[in-house]
Amino acid sequence: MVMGRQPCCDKLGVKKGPWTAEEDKKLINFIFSNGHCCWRAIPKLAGLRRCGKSCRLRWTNYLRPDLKRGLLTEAEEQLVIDLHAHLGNRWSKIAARLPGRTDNEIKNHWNTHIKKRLLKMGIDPVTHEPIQKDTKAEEICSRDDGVINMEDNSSSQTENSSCEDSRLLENICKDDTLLNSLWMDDPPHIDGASRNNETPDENVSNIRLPFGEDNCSWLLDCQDFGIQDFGIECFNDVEFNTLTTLEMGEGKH
DNA sequence: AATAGGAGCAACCGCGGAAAG
DNA sequence: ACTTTCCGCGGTTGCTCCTAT
Repeated sequence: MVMGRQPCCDKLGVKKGPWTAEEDKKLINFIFSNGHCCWRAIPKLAGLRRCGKSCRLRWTNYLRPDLKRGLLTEAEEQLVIDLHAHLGNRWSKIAARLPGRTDNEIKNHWNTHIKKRLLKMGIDPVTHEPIQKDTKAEEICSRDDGVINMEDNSSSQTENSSCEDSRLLENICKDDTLLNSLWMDDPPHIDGASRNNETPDENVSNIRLPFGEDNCSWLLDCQDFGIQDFGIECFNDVEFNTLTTLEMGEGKH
């Protein structure tokens, strides 16, 4: 008798690299029908030559119906910065405060955008303290003005769309109770609606997703979904759109 | 027009904690 | 109580696209 759980997925014949539209379709089909109770079993059952881990990653980071995608708004960026100041590199915790955003997405955005911007502003992205003059970072900042301009421009482009979010963020900051709860181990969820002081049930149904033009159209049908709960029954209404979109070859891979 | 370098992002890797047996 | 595996997380890699030369 073998101790512990059953053997892990065999690494032999497991495919790596970018996912194809066909693979996406298989995974979505399976999860629509069966949910994702056991990632290890999914590849075999769904007819995928992938590791269960890879399936989970693909689902959580790309295929989940509630994902926003697109650039983070200014308000979201500011929230990430504030959360990072208190939580550090705990991306999953940070992502939990931004509905529709994944830890991977936030991590990438931090490393490629926010970190640089903080450096330009003379703020240490690790400590969130002002950088002392004559430090290396300061020298780098003063030399590279081009990037500042680019980021300033991109900021102005999202100004209108994030205006409402900014007000919501202000409300969070004003609310000491809410803010304090953010830093606790298991605080109440902060999402788009709770910033409006709505009830949790309303939160779920009123989340507005500012989709960009490259977002999947089928995601629009998922705005009414609960963020945490992906019961199988939830997918019935969107399955058609999802598969249609995939068949149109929207998948990048 | 060609190409080198940089930026952005999807995906993989390895680790630690939790859970199953 | 212990071993083995799963799951989730954070760090890292590598591919693709864009831009400057």
